[in-house]
Amino acid sequence: MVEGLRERKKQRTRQALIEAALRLFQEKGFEETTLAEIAEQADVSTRTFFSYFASKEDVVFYDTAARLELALRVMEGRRPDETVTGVLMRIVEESFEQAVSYQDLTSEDAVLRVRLILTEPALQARALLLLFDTQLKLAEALHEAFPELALVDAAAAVGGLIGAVKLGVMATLEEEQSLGDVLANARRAAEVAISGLHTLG
Amino acid sequence: MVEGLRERKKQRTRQALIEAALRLFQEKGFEETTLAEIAEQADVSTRTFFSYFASKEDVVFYDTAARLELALRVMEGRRPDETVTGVLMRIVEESFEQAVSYQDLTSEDAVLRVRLILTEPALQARALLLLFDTQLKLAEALHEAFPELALVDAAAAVGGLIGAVKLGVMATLEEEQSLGDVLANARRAAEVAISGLHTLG
DNA sequence: TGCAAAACTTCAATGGATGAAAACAATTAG
DNA sequence: CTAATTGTTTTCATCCATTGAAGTTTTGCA
Repeated sequence: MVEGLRERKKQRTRQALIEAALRLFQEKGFEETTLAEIAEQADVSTRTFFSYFASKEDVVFYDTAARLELALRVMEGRRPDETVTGVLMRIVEESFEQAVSYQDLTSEDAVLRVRLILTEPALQARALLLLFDTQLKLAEALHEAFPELALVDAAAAVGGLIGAVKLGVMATLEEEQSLGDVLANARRAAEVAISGLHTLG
Repeated sequence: MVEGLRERKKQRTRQALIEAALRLFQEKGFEETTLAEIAEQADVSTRTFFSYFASKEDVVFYDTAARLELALRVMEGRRPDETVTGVLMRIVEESFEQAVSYQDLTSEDAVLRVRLILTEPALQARALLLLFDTQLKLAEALHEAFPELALVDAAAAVGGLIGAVKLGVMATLEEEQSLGDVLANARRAAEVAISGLHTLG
């Protein structure tokens, strides 16, 4: 059976909330936007907002579940001859891809969203928490994909690579930076993690 | 001139707030404790709480500044022949040390505090944000301590090592685990980061 | 058509956070 | 020692995110 009217309506409401929220956050800032305003723009009651998202921060991360799934799918679809590093690098690359060009969002909007997250402490904290949970799940998935790899090692691999890329990118962020520059820093940081800290002398 | 009465009083108030808060969080839980209760136990008005801490979460992390300073001091005091990895490992070890036996807190209380942070999402998020900021500062400090090391690489090193240890520990946490087990996992994860992901096959 | 389930709204309350002004206490100058 | 000054705390008022409960509207289905 095709999705009923009910389901379609819910999707529309959800989408309306997301769009209203992101637009208002851009226009007036995150703190300055109230839930009442978001709800009004989306034409629902404020109470309803909370049956779609657990908090004001969460709207911004509406696609987290989808992103995790993509990563897990990449993990499961690893080729038999692929190395641990190989799979992880593919996951990191696909995630970057997705981050700057997501679905309905134009690439520009996607970048604006990233900027919003980076400048708002509440959103940064939420992002870090989500990323952390994601990493835990990835570590387990990695452990299952490579059963001979102990869980500690799998976790260390995931945490090491993502940690290196995250900090490598964030420490070198600048206003007038192109996506290419960011990418280059990400790759270089990944290199460090892959070849090991000991190579730094 | 010695510290005046005013200064001493402030320290006492601060201490009273910290103790009241931690005690109540243990007894009734973080969410269940209100600021009004904390303030009452510390014998100040709720408004005063906020001239000592920026949020309810922040009391729990009252010693963050001191911990960062310790780490930075270790960084600056690196021996001339010490490697990047060497300094970073010493920082990680000293931090662990400090985490499980802090100042006035008995070792047991320190462990309880860690457990509290791990179980309360709001505190976990705060901890991750603080840890992230700390890492950025460490990366800069590392870059200054080893000027020949590019900032990206310094950041990748810090993020890679701490990321590996963090995830290695958290992914293997279990109820009935001894401190020794945790330590062992931390060391093993650090090994992975130091020798590089490529060694995992 | 008419009922049951799902989704939404309204209403009320809680509690964290913040600004402003008044009340107090510690310092310091005279 | 007293008065002016400065720092700290309290009181008061307000905002807003979040949540529970109860009642209404909508949609899906027999």
